[in-house]
Amino acid sequence: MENENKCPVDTALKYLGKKWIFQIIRDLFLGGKKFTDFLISNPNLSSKVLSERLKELKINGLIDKTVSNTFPVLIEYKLTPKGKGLNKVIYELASFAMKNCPEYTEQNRKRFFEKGELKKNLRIGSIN
Amino acid sequence: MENENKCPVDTALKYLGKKWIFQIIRDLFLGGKKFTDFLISNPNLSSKVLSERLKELKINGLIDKTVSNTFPVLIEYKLTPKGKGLNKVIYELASFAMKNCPEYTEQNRKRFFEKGELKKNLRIGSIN
DNA sequence: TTCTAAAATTACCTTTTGTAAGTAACTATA
DNA sequence: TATAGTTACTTACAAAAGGTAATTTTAGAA
Repeated sequence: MENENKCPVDTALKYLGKKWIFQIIRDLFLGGKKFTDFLISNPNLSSKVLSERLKELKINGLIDKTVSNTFPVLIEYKLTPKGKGLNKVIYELASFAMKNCPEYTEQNRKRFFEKGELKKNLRIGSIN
Repeated sequence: MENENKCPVDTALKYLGKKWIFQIIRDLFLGGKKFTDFLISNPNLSSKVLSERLKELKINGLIDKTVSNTFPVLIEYKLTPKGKGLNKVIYELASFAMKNCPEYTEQNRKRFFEKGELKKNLRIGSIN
């Protein structure tokens, strides 16, 4: 129990602090994904790092991996219930950006915070 | 407007994605902090990286820096309103850890989610 | 057996982060 | 005036993490 007295923010970051983790989880909130899906939706993510992250996420119980015996073999990654527990973290990250980052306009903000907008967009909160 | 069509999670991580950023901001939610305060509360954070992060956070408008002409010179870092906009992100990170990470017990969870517990603790959600 | 397609790994290189020592600006004390 | 002390950084160097491109693995198909 060496971490019992640590701030839970530190504990969360122990599992989530590496590069690409949040983007991988964000992608998984839109449904099961295969290896190349992540590479397509994250142009600067390499297969080397993706492979490492998927392994870590599986070990930490945030994702599941299923292998089908089709051709070509389909390997699908999905969030576990524990992984789905990150929905609010992901939403608040998006929300922070929409409210505070110069990349977005008033119009963007309005659309984002309209009810249902979150689910209508393929990527969480994306602006088309 | 090259980022107008990007997912706001990516945009948020553009400003928040580097190591130690969340810990620095978490510390600042407890009030103004000076340089060494961060080093004390984060034992593995080096002055080199801290200096870099504080500079970036200032450039991005998340923190303010004030210099007093006392002895010894006191330099204080504070969250801007924009920086304070991260309160929910930080809370949800802590909440995720308390609910899902093996570091915490049922007793920890109960105390964390009791009303007011968040503010009573010096570090957000810390267990003593 | 050879081909195909997706997943994953490897060797090599670049960037980021860590370590330990040093500098700058200023005051207090001798 | 000299020296030691305090805080906030900065620097040179080493280690770790991440990026790139090519290669290998896997498993069914032809």
